[in-house]
Amino acid sequence: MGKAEAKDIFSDYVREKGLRNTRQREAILETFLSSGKHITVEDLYNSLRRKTPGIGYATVHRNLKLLCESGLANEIKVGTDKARFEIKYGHEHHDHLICIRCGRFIEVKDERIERLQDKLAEANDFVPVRHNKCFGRSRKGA
Amino acid sequence: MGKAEAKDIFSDYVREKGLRNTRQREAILETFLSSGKHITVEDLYNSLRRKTPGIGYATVHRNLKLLCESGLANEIKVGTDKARFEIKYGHEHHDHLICIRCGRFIEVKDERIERLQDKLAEANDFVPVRHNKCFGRSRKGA
DNA sequence: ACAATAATGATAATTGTTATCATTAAAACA
DNA sequence: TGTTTTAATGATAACAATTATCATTATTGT
Repeated sequence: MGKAEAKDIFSDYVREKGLRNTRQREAILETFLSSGKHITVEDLYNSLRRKTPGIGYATVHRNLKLLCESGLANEIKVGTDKARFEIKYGHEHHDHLICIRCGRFIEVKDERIERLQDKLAEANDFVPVRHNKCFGRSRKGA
Repeated sequence: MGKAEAKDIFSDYVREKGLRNTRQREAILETFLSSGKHITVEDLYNSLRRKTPGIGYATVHRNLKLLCESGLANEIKVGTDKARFEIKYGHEHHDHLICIRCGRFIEVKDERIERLQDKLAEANDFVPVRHNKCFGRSRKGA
């Protein structure tokens, strides 16, 4: 699953930016890679406290941002809800369908939509960077 | 431009919900209809204070929400930025392209994308409700 | 080992949104 | 028209998520 590669990439990224590799950073990436999809800062913070007592919320938050910056992670913002983070390394681009009632949160991908979106952006003098989720009501909803 | 119709619709909506038509509500809708696209609560609040001194921020906020509920307005959330509101009445559905650098904010529409998104949602047992903006870097950017 | 300085962790500040509540004022009715 | 009922208002407090601050700790290069 490429955990070691991900760690190397992050470690290199940190070093090349003139930053430092710390045990907290390592623990954060390790636990993040082992976690489920779409985790919040709080989720990760709680998981980490077991293995890395004394770790601070701000540190977890800061390093999730840094992971995004490095390209290994991805931040998902849904309305005013808490930010969620997902692993990007080794996962190809996808969108999300989110139920506004029960929270069901699934990954979807449609190449035709992707292509059309890119074209639409370019036709309007935009360089596409990212696009957001779709909301709906799930028929499977809780 | 249908300002009168919009006012009637809102007035009826308020009455039918057992709520009351107030001069603040009227002023809020009037000013909202005269405002530019994608206005924030703060923008509208500032515009209103000139014509309706003493009006409260909470009142503006509450009534923008109510306007959304009535179907006349639409809330646009971009990340953790302030919520923006746009007139829905007399405007057909569209998406937005938003520059993550300069904030350029334009409306776009592509029927093919719309159709494909609806199909994708339905194929995954979702009833589509709304979908979000696309982010990019504008080549026209400031 | 030492010096330089980035990272950490605790906490405060910030920001946008929403809730609270005493007061005001619509709407219905006598 | 005056009275009653109760929703709306406006000021402010509460809230929640994120980000900034800063003294202390720890990593990296010498």
